[in-house]
Amino acid sequence: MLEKTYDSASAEPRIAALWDKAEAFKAGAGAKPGAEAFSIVIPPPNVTGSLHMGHALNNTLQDILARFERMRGKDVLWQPGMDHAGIATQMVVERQLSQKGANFGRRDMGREAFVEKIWEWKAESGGLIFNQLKRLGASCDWSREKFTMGAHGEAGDQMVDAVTEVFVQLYNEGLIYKDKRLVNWDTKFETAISDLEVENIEVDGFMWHFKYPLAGGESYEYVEKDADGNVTLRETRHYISIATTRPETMLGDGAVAVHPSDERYRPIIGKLCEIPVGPKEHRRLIPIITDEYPDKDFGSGAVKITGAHDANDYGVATRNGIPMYRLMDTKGAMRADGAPYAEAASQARAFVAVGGQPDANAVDAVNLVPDEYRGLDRFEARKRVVADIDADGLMIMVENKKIMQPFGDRSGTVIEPMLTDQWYVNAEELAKPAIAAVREGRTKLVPENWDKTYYQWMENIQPWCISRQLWWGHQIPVWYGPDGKAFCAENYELAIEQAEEYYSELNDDAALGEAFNDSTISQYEKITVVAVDDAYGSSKDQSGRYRAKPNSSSTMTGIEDGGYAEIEIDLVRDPDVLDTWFSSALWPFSTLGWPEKTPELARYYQTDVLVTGFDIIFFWVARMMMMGIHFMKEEPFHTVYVHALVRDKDGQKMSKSKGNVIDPLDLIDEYGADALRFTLAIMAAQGRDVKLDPARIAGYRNFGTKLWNATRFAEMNGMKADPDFKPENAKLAVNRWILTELSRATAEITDAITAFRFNDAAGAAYRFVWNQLCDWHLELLKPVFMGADEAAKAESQVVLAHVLDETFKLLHPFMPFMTEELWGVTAEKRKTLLCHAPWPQASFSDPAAADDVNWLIDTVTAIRSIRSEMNVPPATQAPLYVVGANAQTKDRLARHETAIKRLSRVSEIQLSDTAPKSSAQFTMGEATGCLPLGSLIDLTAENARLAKELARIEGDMAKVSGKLGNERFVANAKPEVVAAERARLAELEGEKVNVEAAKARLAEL
RNA sequence: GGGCGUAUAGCUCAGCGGGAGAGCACUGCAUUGACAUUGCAGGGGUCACAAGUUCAAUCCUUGUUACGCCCACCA
Repeated sequence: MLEKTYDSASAEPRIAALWDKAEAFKAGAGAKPGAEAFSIVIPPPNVTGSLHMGHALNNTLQDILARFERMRGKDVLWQPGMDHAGIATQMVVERQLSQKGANFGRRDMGREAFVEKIWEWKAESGGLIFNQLKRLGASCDWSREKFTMGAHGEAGDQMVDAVTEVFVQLYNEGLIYKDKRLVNWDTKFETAISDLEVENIEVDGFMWHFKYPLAGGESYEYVEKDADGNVTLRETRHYISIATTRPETMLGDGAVAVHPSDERYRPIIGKLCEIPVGPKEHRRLIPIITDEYPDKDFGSGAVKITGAHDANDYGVATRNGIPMYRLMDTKGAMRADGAPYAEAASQARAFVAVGGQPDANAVDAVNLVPDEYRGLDRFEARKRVVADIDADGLMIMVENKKIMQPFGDRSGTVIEPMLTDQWYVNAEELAKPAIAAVREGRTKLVPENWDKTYYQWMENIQPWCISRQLWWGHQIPVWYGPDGKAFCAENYELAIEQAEEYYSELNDDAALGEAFNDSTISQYEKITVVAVDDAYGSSKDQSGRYRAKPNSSSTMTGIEDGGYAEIEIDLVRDPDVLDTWFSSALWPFSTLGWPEKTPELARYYQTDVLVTGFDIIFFWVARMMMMGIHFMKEEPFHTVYVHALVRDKDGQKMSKSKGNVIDPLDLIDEYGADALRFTLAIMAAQGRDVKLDPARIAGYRNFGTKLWNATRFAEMNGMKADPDFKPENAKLAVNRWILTELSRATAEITDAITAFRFNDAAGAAYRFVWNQLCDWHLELLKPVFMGADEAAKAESQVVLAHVLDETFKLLHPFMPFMTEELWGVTAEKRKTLLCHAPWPQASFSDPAAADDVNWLIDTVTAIRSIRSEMNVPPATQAPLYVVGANAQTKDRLARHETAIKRLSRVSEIQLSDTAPKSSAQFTMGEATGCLPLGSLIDLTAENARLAKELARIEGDMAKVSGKLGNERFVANAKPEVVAAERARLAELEGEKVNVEAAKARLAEL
């Protein structure tokens, strides 16, 4: 016998162990021979992560699909795994190390030791989330767990091979390349990040207006006109007015630009002006140029151009050959290295004098930062610059201004646009087939309104910056020769081969000389300074020079012609690692064994559905589409189901800072995993965020208890599973009715899950169990079980067992633990676990039985309603008189007599020609039911009740007959609609007659 | 600036071209037998506003208002 309530805390671990032992979720477990494959890859949680509400929703939905398809007999693979999450993980481990003391920074440790520490940490505490997912009931094939960084220490690890293979192939195809561009630089983590990792947030800022004096004290006539061409200002100026929100970048200005049609500045175009910062004797002069970029109507119409620190300026500088000066170091402090200030100034003069191109190599080598600003943090420098200019009297004004400021999504620091060398993927090229795949329906987004978002982003996609100056990640498989020449290969040996081939073919003496110089040692050191500087995390050796550790060396022979009998080539590996999302992009095929041609790859790729939140559509979904199509020649998934965010009950995004985070594990502890899952499923309506109120979870926990107790009731009444049971063989109307309802619910749930309408599926299950099975079927069976009809009793015991079994199955995807538990305890010897039981078929329907029982339900409800409104004490029994019953009603009354008596507390049922005195009356189809309540009846109340009823009927009739009286309605509406309205009118008329008769009878009393 | 979305009961939300729904909350009644994590009954809505399409609009179209999100962005 079942306990009175279900104890999730003790049952869940037991059930989980059962599944574990049976290896119930291994790919293909429980599948029929020759079954169709069904595969899902999990969005790999961060190795640092712990289960949050988003994971709970995401994995609940995946698990519903996995369990559903498994029960439908498919060969299901739900592929689990974790993401190494470059920045996030490195950050966590660094933070932990820093708590140990000052000497535990990653730099103190060195790269190798630090990375080893991360692996150690991963082994100890990483992957916590897997246990949490198991607590949620996730039916992944845990034996296939993958990690985007592969297994530590294994040479030739396949997950690493996949990344290398992809990089090398894309490199050879020209789709990966190195470029010097403006990148988003995170000054906290000292790495480049991609556009997607930047959040633009509006903040309060200032816009300063400064005077840039014309060189040599020159002046011009400044004329400002209004829209009609009337002069509104005319004065002689010695300066040009420049507005900026970032004064500290003035030090790196390369020019001032105005729009070519801007007449105000025509006299001074091509002249020089002075940047009003730095030692007076050394102020740098920059040219005034024209470009389409400046907006005449914004500010003064003149823009300072700082190509190395602003994305728009970068474009202007590139177009016009303006030099770009990188002002800051990797931490965002003003550079403290480089050439003296005067040298930069003269270089700038030279540039202008010859009207020539900037010397690209000189760009980084020159330091334009005057002594007083060196080493200052950029924001400190800003204050100083402003103060200095103000002190010189060159500040015109300062305005308060809302500015959009870029922040790193992980670091929270202000992102600095920085001119650096990075690796890029040509995303534009890869996006083309990925766009076509969705446009041509090979991959469907659900709900489909995400299509537009996808297209919009994909069609405007920018080069994807994939290199990161971190230590935790896949190191880029590129090695540099002594002259900086890049060799991209699967490993060092292959890179060396490439290098040998390259250098041996380079038999031009001069070229070779340039590559190696006379002394390979000195050249090597020189090159490593360029390739590996402090920013990239190499360690300084004791002599203070920068050194990189060569992986190994190779001796090359055979180029004696060049005069070098033997040259030693040391290749230095690119120290950067790849963006985390690079390896995640390969997830649908790397987890299946690619680049090997494994059977799993053949069987489970293309995956069926990806379940994910909209927040990673760009980060992840789009990239998987690109990589999957490029390398597998087939889209990675048939369907992408995009779910919403989980918010708190007030619609706020959950965040630690707001303190409104709900921990799913707490909810599982309190209510059980099933309750949480069911709540998430029933609230997961497409296209709307899930606002989670713990009160709802309690409600759905109660739902589980309801089912539990329904089973308990069945147990008490001798439920009996009959393997040969067929719904068609049931005789009792109540049984045929519940079997019909079961079938209807089965169809509804099946259709809804298939269409990813999880809320509809859960809702249908809820209504079936609570409102049909418990509220009515069990209540209607009570008289049967208490009665003397042994055949009816026996049938009901079998039907009940069957209905419950099917219900367990229908609910299993949503509430796997409790249903598995109930399945296990309700029969002596189950051949299979519930999770491998066949999904119910919706094959039975008996409309006549449905009508019959629905009539009974209506009758009971009507009587209860009257009793309640008349305040009849529950203990009081009253007889029921039925007036004007036809043959069918008489039959029904006879068959359901016991049920009616019991459920509506009626003492006896009598057919009658007239209504007895002092009775409340209600409609029973063509007949009228009368409850002679004698002194209990409140004539006034009953009269009012009937009047209200009549008003409702008449109101409805007016509406319906209005419609039917409208010729155009009859002519234009669909025939079945017209017919339905006619039938409804007839029904209402019948009711009206009954109610009027009842009123009349009441009046006679 | 571009795109997406939302507005239905006190709250959280389904629904959607032909009779306004659920859960929670609220009110009344019920406590020996599946279940108080319960049962029965009930109150509560100009379906944001306006115009249009239609025989018919909560639903479709357009506009307005309010709120939310994503992308881009003027120094």
